[in-house]
Amino acid sequence: MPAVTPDPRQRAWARFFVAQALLVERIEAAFAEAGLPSLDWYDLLWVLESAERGRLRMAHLAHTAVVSRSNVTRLADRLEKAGLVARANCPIDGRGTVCAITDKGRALRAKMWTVYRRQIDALFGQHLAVREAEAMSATFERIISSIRSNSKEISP
Amino acid sequence: MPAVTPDPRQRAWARFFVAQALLVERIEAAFAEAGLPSLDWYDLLWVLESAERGRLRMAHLAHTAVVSRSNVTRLADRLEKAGLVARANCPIDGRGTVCAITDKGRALRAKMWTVYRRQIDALFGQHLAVREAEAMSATFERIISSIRSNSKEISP
DNA sequence: GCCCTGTCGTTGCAATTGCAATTATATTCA
DNA sequence: TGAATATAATTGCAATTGCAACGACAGGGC
Repeated sequence: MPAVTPDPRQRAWARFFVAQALLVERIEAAFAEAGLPSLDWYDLLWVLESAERGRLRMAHLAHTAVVSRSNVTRLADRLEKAGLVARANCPIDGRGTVCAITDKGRALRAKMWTVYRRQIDALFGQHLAVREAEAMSATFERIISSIRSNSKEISP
Repeated sequence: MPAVTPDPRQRAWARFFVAQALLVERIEAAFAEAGLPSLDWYDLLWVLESAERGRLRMAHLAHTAVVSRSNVTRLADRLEKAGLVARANCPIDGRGTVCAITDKGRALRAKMWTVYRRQIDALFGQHLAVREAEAMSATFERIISSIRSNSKEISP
């Protein structure tokens, strides 16, 4: 991304970044066209549904879904108003709130997945060999755990 | 991202998606910590600087930077107020506006790049072999052109 | 017990974004 | 030519977001 980038890794980042923006744009358009909510909602519902008993503390939800604390509060407000999740006080920590997906939330997520899956396959999966997909999963997994384990900053 | 995803391509998408969110979060934090503007600004400046004569029509800028029309207008407003770009009427189309990067804009982009590059290398490049980076560039390039060719082109 | 510090989730407010007009100009074609 | 239509960029408005504060509670040290 500088004047000229001969570095293959920096080129990879640049492509990665643009591809992500285009893919998300398309996926959001597909959801909207189907009269479904946004990817944000899907992600929260999916994180909850994957969690044990379909429930998670707010901070854990925010962390897993890679959303800010205040944002997850507002997102949960909207999901709750739509009957897709329910909040309850945490029994073991008076400060805490537990957010749980409802049956309605599970149903909506499943419905969204049919649309989402089609987009992923057509726009992304289509262009990957299985071996390549496996390599990518491993690489991104390394990146994710590297970032997550380094709660601290990298050298300035 | 469904109940269980044995499909390696869907897994790759899921990792891709989370990795992107974490990486952007970290990069934004690094810019903020250095007292620099956001990634949005960098991207617009970079797209302009890469363009011939450092200038582009608004619609072309929006398309290349993967930003909505109205958003690129507001972004350009802020960049212009900061003296980083300048707008002028398009000589060959009375409806058009040409947006050009200024010297100050080039200087800021270069400064941001030093921070950006360090983050890309440490958080992303670090985890990729050169061959893998090259494969990724090619794959994402296919995805990008596939998506772009499916929608209307931009007139020069 | 009581203070002190740290964390949890939320909220106020300002900034940003998306969507649907709006204005101005270009293009098409009868 | 001129009416009809299409496109470029912007704007109004409502919705969403980030940041800094806030109140409520937990946990450690005394």
